[in-house]
Amino acid sequence: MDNKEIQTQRMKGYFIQAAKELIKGEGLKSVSTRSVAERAGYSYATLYNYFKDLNDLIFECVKDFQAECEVFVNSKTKKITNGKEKIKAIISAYVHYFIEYPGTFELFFLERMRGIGNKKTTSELIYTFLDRLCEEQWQYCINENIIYTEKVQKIRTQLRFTIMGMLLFYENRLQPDNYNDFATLLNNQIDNIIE
Amino acid sequence: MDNKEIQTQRMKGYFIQAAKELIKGEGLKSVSTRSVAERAGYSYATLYNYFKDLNDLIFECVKDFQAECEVFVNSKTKKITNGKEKIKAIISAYVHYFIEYPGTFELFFLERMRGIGNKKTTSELIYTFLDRLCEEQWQYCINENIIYTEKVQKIRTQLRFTIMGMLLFYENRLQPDNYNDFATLLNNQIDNIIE
DNA sequence: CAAAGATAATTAACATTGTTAATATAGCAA
DNA sequence: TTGCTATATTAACAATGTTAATTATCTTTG
Repeated sequence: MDNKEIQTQRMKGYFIQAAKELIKGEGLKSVSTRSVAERAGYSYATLYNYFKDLNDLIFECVKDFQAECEVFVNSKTKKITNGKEKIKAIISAYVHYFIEYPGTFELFFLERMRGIGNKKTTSELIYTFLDRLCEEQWQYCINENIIYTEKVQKIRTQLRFTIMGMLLFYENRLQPDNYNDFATLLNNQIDNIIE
Repeated sequence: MDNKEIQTQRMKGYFIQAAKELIKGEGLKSVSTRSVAERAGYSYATLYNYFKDLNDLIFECVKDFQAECEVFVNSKTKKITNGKEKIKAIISAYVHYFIEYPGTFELFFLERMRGIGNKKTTSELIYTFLDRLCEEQWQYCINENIIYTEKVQKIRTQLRFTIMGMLLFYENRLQPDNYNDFATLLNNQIDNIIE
């Protein structure tokens, strides 16, 4: 039964890997039972031996993408000195990950979560992701007396929603309608909130 | 040919009305060529004589819903005296419209706009909607020297994204996971931004 | 090792959807 | 009445999610 578990996880992994590639490459709309299964090297019905339904499979990708995004953010911000500037850089990298892979943006924020299985935990994972990426730096700011503890909480909440709103308008409604305007607006907003 | 135009508009109106009812009642997912046409009293193929595709029809509902939302907001805020408090009330009513009719939220912010027909103008209509609802009151605040002109612009931008982010997390990711928490968080955020 | 039983994978099938082509119908001009 | 044009409908197709029926594969045991 231990072997069984290993094999099951391996099989799930094949489908998840295939789904991730499709999401990053072609976007969420290209993910279907058939397309995933074909890429994984199995029949579309086999998928249902390992996942409740397609939605279930799709949301299993969230953790993987978060890990990937975290690596991306770290690689882009490693050299920056601790404090506000690093936080700004982290946020910037976070946003750019979703812009580079719009499919992950759709998955994280747009795709409807049907079913109540791990809905709660997954949505919480998404909700708190940016906060977690910055956690260490906020602690640094508090410890170094750069910002008051209470103010930090305010800023974090403010950031969570602002970044989300900007991303949504840019990715889904093309507002602002070009990348440069978006980037400068983003920097302005971050600066305004963090000061 | 004037008659022709009237008739065409009337036909489009039947389909639009049907789509609107479905969106408000059952949500966007329940809107299909078949369901709309049945409700309008025509065959599903007839729809294609009046709209490029289903997406086209769906986005023609945006203007109607905005008008409806504006009426809703006005009726809820008519009695409030001009100034900051009225702006807060307008925003609150705006948010509550989308919470009362989640289908309209999906349409305005989540639904993918395929095709480039009136994409730009429609997305701009959506992007600027909250701003337009508050326009008169911001003018009032400026004229009465309640807030500096430059600060108003900052606040409006900030509000646009924050409200959007909150709505997205609440409607799509159930964060916060109950209405009361959401409502108080919303008020906090609005107060923080407007002061 | 071979047969039986369990497990997993595949094919077939169904219902739903968006969309288009072929067909029918209605309105109207001559 | 008879054509012609505009409009509406039915038929059909391809893609999709999902389930049931059928095979293939693996495991266990005699």
